[in-house]
Amino acid sequence: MSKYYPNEDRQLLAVDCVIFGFDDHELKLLLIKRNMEPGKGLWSLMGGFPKRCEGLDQAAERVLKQLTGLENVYMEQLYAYGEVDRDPGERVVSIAYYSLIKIGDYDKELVRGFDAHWVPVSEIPELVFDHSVMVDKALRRLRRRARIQPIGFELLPEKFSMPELQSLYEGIFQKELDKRNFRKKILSMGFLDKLVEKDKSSSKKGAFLYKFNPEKYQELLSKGFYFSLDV
Amino acid sequence: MSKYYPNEDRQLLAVDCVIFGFDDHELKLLLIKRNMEPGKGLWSLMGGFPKRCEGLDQAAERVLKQLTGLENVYMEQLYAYGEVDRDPGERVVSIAYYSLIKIGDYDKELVRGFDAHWVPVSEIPELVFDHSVMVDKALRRLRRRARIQPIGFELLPEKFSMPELQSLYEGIFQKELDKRNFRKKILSMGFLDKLVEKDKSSSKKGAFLYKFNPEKYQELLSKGFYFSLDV
DNA sequence: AATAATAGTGTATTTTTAACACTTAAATCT
DNA sequence: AGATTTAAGTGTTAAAAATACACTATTATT
Repeated sequence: MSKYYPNEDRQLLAVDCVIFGFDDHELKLLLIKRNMEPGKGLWSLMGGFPKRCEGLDQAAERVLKQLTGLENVYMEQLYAYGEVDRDPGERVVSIAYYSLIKIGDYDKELVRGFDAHWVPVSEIPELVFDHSVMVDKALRRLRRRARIQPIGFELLPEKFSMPELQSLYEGIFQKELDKRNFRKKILSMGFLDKLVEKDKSSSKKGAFLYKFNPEKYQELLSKGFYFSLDV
Repeated sequence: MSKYYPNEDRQLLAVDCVIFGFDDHELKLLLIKRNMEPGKGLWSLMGGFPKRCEGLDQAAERVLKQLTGLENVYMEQLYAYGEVDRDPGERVVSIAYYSLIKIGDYDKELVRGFDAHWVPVSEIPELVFDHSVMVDKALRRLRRRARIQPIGFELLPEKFSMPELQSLYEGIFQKELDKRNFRKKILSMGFLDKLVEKDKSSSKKGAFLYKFNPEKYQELLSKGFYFSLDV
């Protein structure tokens, strides 16, 4: 034991990941069937235990990579859950993270191995421990963030059409938006590059594709610009 | 050790409290001189170690009470800090909280005992470990929260005048506000009760006192009202 | 050539925000 | 008693932002 703090309790830590994706006009969550006791077989968030020599963020990234194969994706710490009895197995303090991934990028093999499934946020089953509370908080955080930061693009392919983008925000905010006002607002911000290509997968006419331009966004930020979508 | 999770590291947990007060037209922070190694004698947030049988919120409340004697005050979890080397004594994951107290309510004896001092946020000294990072995050969180929730009242006495309230928000947002627009906005929300008493401490004319009415606020919330101050 | 399906566009109205200066009340001073 | 000082209190106007709303354009399919 350490020469400082010799008399304090050492406790078990966990990280749990709320993983969001967007597909088929719906916001979805990647859930697994828990493969250990307590709670074996129940729906659960993907989680893990930070090592003594591992930062929390690092642990969360490791856990995300374990399930999806992905690195360097949007990830934010959500909240630390520390009720004494939240895990019936032992007192475990869990630090929850949420991440936004481009659905389609993840490693299908890995996901199958963990018996994981994409579930629309409108149909989330009962989850083990306090994971439902985490999901609820993650959803509310995502909605708040999406109003003030351009994080929607983390959930879309690099190239996306205006109708796709609008549909994403409608999924996040659970609200229909006016397409003229939406286009006007988002394009007036000036960080989207319009491409010459069209996406013809969902209409005969085809919709022009756009790309988020991070340099332009940074440039705007440095000039005092604030992203804001009012829904 | 437990029958579940037998092979995982148990680690040291801490809670640290960013304690805000408002006085003399300034937002202030209650800081202590750390009384143990490592970092003995340095400026620090008040902290403590959650027991195995104690929830995180509970631990934070205990720590706050230890220093201020106060209970049932506004307190919110801020963030979990988990860099491996953040505390040179040992790997410690610290969950930071921030609280808003009515300055003047705290227990002067206790505070003297801990060698604690109220420091204006504009003059915060260098702090031990990553406590400056915590303070910075707390300030930004407070500013964000104060725009969308009526938490300013937690920092004022029960009865306060309009100029006091405005001065508080100016202190939080670090920005001068127009008094006519401020009054109009805040009074139009409809959750303040105007009293017949006046506060004559800062002018000959005296300023009418107001009280925050939580019932009216709840009533408004249930009708779909959203608090919002644009600064 | 007609049809069907989604993409794309502009304007008028309402609401919200921002800017701005004088009057009022009461204690203090002469 | 009257003048002075100090902060409290009050409304209006102009600008900007948000909202509501309906038709045309493109192209694959029949």
